[in-house]
Amino acid sequence: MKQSSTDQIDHELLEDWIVEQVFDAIIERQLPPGHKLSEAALGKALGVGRMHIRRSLLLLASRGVVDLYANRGAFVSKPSVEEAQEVFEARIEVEPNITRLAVTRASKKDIATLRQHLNDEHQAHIDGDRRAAIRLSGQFHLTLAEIAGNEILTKLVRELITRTSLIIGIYGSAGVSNCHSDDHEKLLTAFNDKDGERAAQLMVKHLHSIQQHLSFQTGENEGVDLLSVFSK
Amino acid sequence: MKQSSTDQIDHELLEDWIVEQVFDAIIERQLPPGHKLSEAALGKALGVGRMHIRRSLLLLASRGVVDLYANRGAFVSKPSVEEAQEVFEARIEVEPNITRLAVTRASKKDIATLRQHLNDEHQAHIDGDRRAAIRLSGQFHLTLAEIAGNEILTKLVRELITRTSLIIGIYGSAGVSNCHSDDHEKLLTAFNDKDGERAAQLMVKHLHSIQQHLSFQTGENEGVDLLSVFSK
DNA sequence: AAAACTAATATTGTTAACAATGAAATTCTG
DNA sequence: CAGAATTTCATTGTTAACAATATTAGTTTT
Repeated sequence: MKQSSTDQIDHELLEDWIVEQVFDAIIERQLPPGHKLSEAALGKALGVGRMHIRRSLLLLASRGVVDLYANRGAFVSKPSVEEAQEVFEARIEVEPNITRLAVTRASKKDIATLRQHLNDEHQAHIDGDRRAAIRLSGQFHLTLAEIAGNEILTKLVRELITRTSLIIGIYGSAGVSNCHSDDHEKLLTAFNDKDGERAAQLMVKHLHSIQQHLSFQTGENEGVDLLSVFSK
Repeated sequence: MKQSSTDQIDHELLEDWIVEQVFDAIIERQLPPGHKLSEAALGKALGVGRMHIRRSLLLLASRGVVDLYANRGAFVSKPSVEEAQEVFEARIEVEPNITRLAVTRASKKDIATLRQHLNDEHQAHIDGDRRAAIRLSGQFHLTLAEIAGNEILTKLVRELITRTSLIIGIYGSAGVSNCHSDDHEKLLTAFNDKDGERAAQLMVKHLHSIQQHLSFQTGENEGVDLLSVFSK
């Protein structure tokens, strides 16, 4: 079950692979905030022993993507307003610099990859493939970090976009997708011009715009709870 | 954050506590790079079951502070030159911004804390208490992050200063401590002046100066290996 | 004596059983 | 019938035994 296409040599830690799977599932909105992650179910779904699941859940918790409650288990994190603000603050502090760095280091091939990314994103919008659109818009940011070429920062961005996906799932207006692809488009032109400063500025604006399309003013997460109860 | 070193309010995850202990031991240079972390020994030292140790080692590995080898166990990470450069690059990208943020948010009490920190650091230097000096100079950066008030970034800084301690342990000249307290002193004046921009600039210079006092030119980590073997 | 092979030991990795806790269902009571 | 109490069930948490692997020590051979 685990030796599939995106899998590499399994000397890479099994736990890392599990974490990646859960991350992806969250980014694609298949695991909504608050969803219970039962050890047995996850283990069966991924074809992996319970102990591996257990250890992976700890990793996920340390990345703020899962909440652990003693004797009750693991749940996909339901970020509070404060946590959500912290995620965006961290992104705004970090991603513009990463973007500036990426511009200085982007090869022609990298820019082509970004171009392809944008095309896919555009296509997904046309096709109405919401899931793909969400995934791609998040991964655009991840690709930027990879181009910047710093593993520590890449890992951080991966955590941040995953948590952002949870945040949008809770506080996002219904129809609004993760990112406006227009913004990504502008970013790419800055890459073509090798204008790192402009790219960084654009990233700040982009993140602010995402943030502004959220509705934090409610004050009660309980409302969301009720909705999810009724949806059963 | 914690009251005492032998803290045992166990509603916080036990694994987090274990990770913190190892972090601190590494920062204080009690656990040198390459040191074997046997599960049994660690468990006995901390009075904790093997499974908790096991899970904690995974967390430490995901933070780049421990290297795991299949069927061979866990070892305190011995950062390669490339990894070391990544750590410093990440610090330079992140910490100046964190510092700028900290300046805008520092209360008088926060500044007093920093002042106290510097005094302690100075005193440790006078007393020749090398271990305390090392710990305090690292924790100065951590305190800055705490003042900035973003948990995500604080956690990142904690990871980065721990890894920096490993790097200095390998590539640092013998007598050179972690930071020049002069730099910290200047930073504090920028805090007093509420000059975030200057503080950020100072932080960049400070990190560069730490980086420049390392000797990366060797090319062979093996030389370090031999030394550590002979030291037994 | 050095190298290679083999045996012994210790450590890691995995599994399964069991205990502890929380959630759910049923029964009892007002 | 509503609500509290109790029992049942499912899930998590822990422990211990066992298997697999690497390291060490010892032995043999050249």
